[in-house]
Amino acid sequence: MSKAEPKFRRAAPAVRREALVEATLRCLKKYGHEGVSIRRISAEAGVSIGLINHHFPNKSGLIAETYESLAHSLRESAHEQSSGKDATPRERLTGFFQASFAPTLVDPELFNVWIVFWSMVAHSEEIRAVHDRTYDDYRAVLESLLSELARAGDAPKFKLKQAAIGLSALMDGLWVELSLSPSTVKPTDAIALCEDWVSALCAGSFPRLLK
Amino acid sequence: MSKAEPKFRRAAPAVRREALVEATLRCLKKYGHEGVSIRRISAEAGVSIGLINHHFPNKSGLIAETYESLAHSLRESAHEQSSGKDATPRERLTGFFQASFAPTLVDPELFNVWIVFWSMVAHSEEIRAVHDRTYDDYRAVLESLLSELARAGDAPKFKLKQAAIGLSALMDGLWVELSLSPSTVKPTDAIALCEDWVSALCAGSFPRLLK
DNA sequence: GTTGCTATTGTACGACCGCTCAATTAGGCT
DNA sequence: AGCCTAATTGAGCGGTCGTACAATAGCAAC
Repeated sequence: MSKAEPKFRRAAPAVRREALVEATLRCLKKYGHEGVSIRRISAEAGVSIGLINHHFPNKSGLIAETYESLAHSLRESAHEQSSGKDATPRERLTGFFQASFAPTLVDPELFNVWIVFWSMVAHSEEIRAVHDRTYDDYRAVLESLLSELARAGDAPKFKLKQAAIGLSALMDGLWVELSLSPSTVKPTDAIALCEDWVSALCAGSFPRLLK
Repeated sequence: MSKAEPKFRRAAPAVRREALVEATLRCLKKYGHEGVSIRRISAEAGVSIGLINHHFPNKSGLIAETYESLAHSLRESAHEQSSGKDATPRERLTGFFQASFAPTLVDPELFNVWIVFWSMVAHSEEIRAVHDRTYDDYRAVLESLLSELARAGDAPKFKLKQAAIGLSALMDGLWVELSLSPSTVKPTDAIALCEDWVSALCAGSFPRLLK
């Protein structure tokens, strides 16, 4: 007999943690709420039941880190699509809309993941903290894009924060409808509605948003 | 000894079913996902564990009926706020917005209930059916309000269905943000953003929505 | 080759889950 | 007053859950 395969391989904590986070994400996509169990995630990651509680304080800790990780990577991907070097502010917004409603992001599986996070905001302090930070960052990206628009003189002066709230709400709502009723709402509709919203902003047609 | 108190009271099936639906709603509000268990709902309703499966085929049947019931009562209350007899179409919409963002409806507890429903759409056929019907009805109310606007000559001709999708997305998104980040977004902001959206529609400032 | 550290395993525990079903009993009807 | 229907009960079944923890073993340092 040659030397046997080791029963398991050790990994640096950081590496293992990331692997567990990725397994958690896959489980959330596949099963939604029902899939978020220590047993399922361990199986998905190919490790034993006990390992999760070695690397994370408890289940919500793992979920919170997964939330953070997903939010970060989504923000990255949408942000880089809206940062063409020699693009006008308007074009950047268009890039942002197209990235946000691309098939990879309107994936209904991804919606179910988000729903799990949202449902935990009210009941877990850690998740709420991640949500608050994440949402602030998201709105900051929008504020930045919209402020360029104003600075370039494409739009009359408007209340920046309110506008960002409105646009992010419109996008969120469209994303929800796309995910829940894909047969009624199409990504191109969503993009058109966002573009129109920006057009109206540029035209100064939102009276309560002007200042 | 005088005659003993009966151990339980019988009720007509319809009455009992409604009581169970109401207990389910209370549990959903209090505990969200974690609270939706046969045991908790029975306790909340003051009946035994077995009774739910006597009146409902299974757990999702009960949840689906709760969804239907809540959606119906919300639609009723928002609809009656927007049907002033001698109100202009614009005033009806204002009433609709104010009713939709009144404190009773932006209650974070109510959001958690809705989140549970949404999370089940992907995994339960019955829930999906209720969702589809409910969402169609909701959009139909908006379409009706918007079409009055066009008929009254307050707005140029526009794609009715697309407009309803856009407005409902904006309202949904604002409702989500109000529920998840109540410190950042206020009901008055939400109402103002909806009013502005209608203003822009009337001004013909949504180019892709015109026809 | 041996040692030491610790990542990893897997059993065990107590709790709760949805659902079934035989036994019980409330309450209207005759 | 007695009967009958069916609303109601609650123990029980086979599962899954999160977490604790003692035992194991990979692997780097010496």
